Amino acid sequence: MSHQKIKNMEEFAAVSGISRPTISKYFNNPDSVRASTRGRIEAALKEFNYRPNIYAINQNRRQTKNIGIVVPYLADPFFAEIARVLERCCIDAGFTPSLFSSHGEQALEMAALDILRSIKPAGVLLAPLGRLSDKKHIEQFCNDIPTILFDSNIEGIGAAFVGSDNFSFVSQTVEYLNRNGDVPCFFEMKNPANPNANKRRYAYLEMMKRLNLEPHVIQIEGNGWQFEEIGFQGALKVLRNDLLPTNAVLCSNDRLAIGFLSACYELGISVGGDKASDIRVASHDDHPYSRFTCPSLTTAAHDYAALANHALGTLFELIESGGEIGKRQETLFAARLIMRDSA
Amino acid sequence: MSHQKIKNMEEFAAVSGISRPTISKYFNNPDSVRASTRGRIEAALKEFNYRPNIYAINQNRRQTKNIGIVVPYLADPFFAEIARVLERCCIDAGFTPSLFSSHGEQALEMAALDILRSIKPAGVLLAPLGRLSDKKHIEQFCNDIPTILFDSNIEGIGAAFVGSDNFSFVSQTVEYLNRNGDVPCFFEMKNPANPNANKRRYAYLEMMKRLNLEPHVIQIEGNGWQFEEIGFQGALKVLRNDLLPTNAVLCSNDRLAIGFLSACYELGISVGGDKASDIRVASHDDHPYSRFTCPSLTTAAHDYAALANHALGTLFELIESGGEIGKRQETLFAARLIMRDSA
DNA sequence: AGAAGTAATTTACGCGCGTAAATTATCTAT
DNA sequence: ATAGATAATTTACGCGCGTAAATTACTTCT
Repeated sequence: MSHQKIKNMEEFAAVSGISRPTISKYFNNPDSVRASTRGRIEAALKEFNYRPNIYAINQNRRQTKNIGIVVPYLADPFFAEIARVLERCCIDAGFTPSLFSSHGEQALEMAALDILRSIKPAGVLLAPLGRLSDKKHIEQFCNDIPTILFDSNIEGIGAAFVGSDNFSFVSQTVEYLNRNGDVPCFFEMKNPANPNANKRRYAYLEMMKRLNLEPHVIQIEGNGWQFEEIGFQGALKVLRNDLLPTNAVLCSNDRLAIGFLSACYELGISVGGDKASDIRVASHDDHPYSRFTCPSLTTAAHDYAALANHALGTLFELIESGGEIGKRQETLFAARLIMRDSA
Repeated sequence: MSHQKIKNMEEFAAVSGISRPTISKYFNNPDSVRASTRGRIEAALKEFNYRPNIYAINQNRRQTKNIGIVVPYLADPFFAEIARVLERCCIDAGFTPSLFSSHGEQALEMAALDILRSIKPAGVLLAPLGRLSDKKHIEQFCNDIPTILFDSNIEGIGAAFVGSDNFSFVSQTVEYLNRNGDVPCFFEMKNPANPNANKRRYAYLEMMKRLNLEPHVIQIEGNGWQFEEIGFQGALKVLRNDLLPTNAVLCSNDRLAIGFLSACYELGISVGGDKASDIRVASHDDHPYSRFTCPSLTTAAHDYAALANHALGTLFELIESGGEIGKRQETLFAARLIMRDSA
C-alpha cells in the first residue's frame, strides 16, 4: 500500500483511472456511482490512502456535514453522558460532531455559537445555559442555522425542543415518598440557572395539591454550577437550624442531593428508607454517581438514548427539509423511578 | 449597523476603502498593519459585521489555528476539568480548540485522530487511552502532526510528555497513612487501562521498602472505565471475605475510592481518621466529588493549571519552532496532599 | 524639504475542490 | 441487435481566500 503521496483529487483520479468529477461524486455519496466504479475507487483508496481536503470541500459544498453540540457544563456527568450519546449518533449518520461546553458562562456560550457559525454546520443541538443565556443572541443564531434545543427550553426559540417531562419526574418521586412515609418537602436553589428547576418546583406544588398535602419548599442560596457544594452548604444550614419541616426531602436534582447526603453524614443524621433512619432523601436525574452515594440515592432517571435519538432525528428532518419543519414542537420524555436505599 | 450583507473579503475591502491584501493581513495579525488602517478596518468591521470564511482561510494558509485536544474519557470529571482549562488557554492564545473523547474505546481514539488529521491542526494535545491505545497508530499520527502527550505517557512517542509525578502522589499518601495509624495496603484494578496505575503501584512498593514496611497489594477484577462500580464490587468482595490485611487502605485513584467508600457504607463499616472508625481510606487525584464522599476523602491533588499551562506552553514552542523541539522531555508535576475525614 | 524607511496598493496567480453542460461510453430491455 | 436510459468523461468555471512582486503612498528624521 501507499506507493506515492497523493496530493489532491486530480492526482488520485489519475492513479485510479477515473475522472475527477466521478471521484468527487463518490466522496459525496458512494452509492451515487456504479458498483463497478465504486469498487475500482475503493481499491485505489486502499492502495493510496487519499482523503479529500475537508476545507476545500466545505468551501464549495452548499452544506457541510458538521453538526454542532453545545452543552452548558461538560464537567457535569449528565451532560458528558448525553454528549457522548449524541456524538455517537452523529458519527453513525455520517456527520462530524463538534462538541462545545459553555462552562456555565454566558460569554462562553456566545463564543461557542460564534465559532459554530464560522464552521457553517448543517445543524446544531443546543442545551442552553438557561437563565444566564443571552436569549436574543441565541434567537439570532437559530434564525440563521437549523437548531434544536434540548434539555432546557427557551420558549419559541429553535425549530423544536426535546427534553424531559419534569412532571413525570416529580410526580413519581413525590408519590413514592408520600406512599412510604412522611410528606416530602422540596429542596432546591433559590435562583436556579436551569429552567427545569422551576418546572420541577411547579410540578411538586401541583402534585401536593392533587394529593391534598401541604407543600414545603426549602430554597437555599448559591450561584453557579457547583451544585454539590451549594447543596452541601445549604443542607448544613437547614439541618443545623432544624429547619426541616418533614423528614422526607425531595431534592431538585441529584447533584444537590449528593451535597445534601454529604451534609447529613457529617452531622451524623442517618438517611434511608427503613424505619430506623432519621430522614429519607430522593432526587431526580439518575446522575452517574447517584448509585454510589451513602446511602445510594433513590431518584428518577432520564431516558438518555430516547432523548438523544429523538433530538437528532428531528434535526436530520430539519436539515433534509432545508430548515423548514412546520410548527415548533416540544417533545418530553417520561422518567423511570429508580428505588435505592436513601428512601 | 449592518447595512448590507457582505459576501466576501473583496466586498468588505470595497466598503471599508482598504485593499483586500491589507484586509487579509489584518485578519492574519491585526498588529501587522498601521494603527490608522487598523482603526478604519475595525470601524468598518463594527458596521458590517464581516467574518472571513474559515474554510477558505484554512485551505490556503500554511498552518491552521486549530488545536486538537483528545482525552480518553470525558465523562470522568478529572478529564472534563483538564479539558476545560486547556480549552480556555487555547482560546486566550488565539487558537481554536477541538475537543474529542475516546470514550474508553480504541476505535474511537483512532477515529478522533483521523478526524484531527483532516482538520490539519497546528498541534495536538493527546491523553492516550493507555493500554488500549494502538501505539503504532498514535506514533504515525505524532510523526505527521506536532503532538504533546499528557496524563498518560507512551515511551518515546510524541514530542514531549506532561503529566503528574506519581511518586509524589503516592509517597505523600503512604507517608501520611503510615504516620497516623496502621500500615497502608494498596487497592487497585488488576488490569488497569491507565499506565499511571502501574506507576502508582511501583511507587507504593518503593515507599514501603524505604519505610521498611511489608507491602500489601489488593488487585480487583474489572475492565473498562466504570471505576466506581469496579471499586464497589471489588470492595464488597474484599470486605465480606475479610481479605483486608491492614485497616488502612490506599486506593489507586479517587473513582475506585468512591466505590470503596460506598461498599463500606453498605456493609456498615465505619471509615475515618479518628480512633473510633474501623478503617482509614485515602486515594489520589482530588476528583471533584471527593469532597462530598461519606466521609470526605483524603487524597492527593493534581495541579491542573500548572499541567495545562506547561502542556500548552510546550505545544506552542513546538508549533513555533516548526515541529522540532530537540530531545523529548518528560515533565512531571508534584501532588498536594488534601487531608479530609476518611483518613 | 528631501532622503530613507515603512506601509499600503495593484496585479496576478494558485489552493483543492464543487458543479454544470455537453459529450461519449455503458448498461438494460425488448 | 438496437433504442432508450443511465453513468462516466471532458471541459470549464467559480468558491474565498493567501501570497508574492512590483509599484506607489505615506512617515519619520535630520
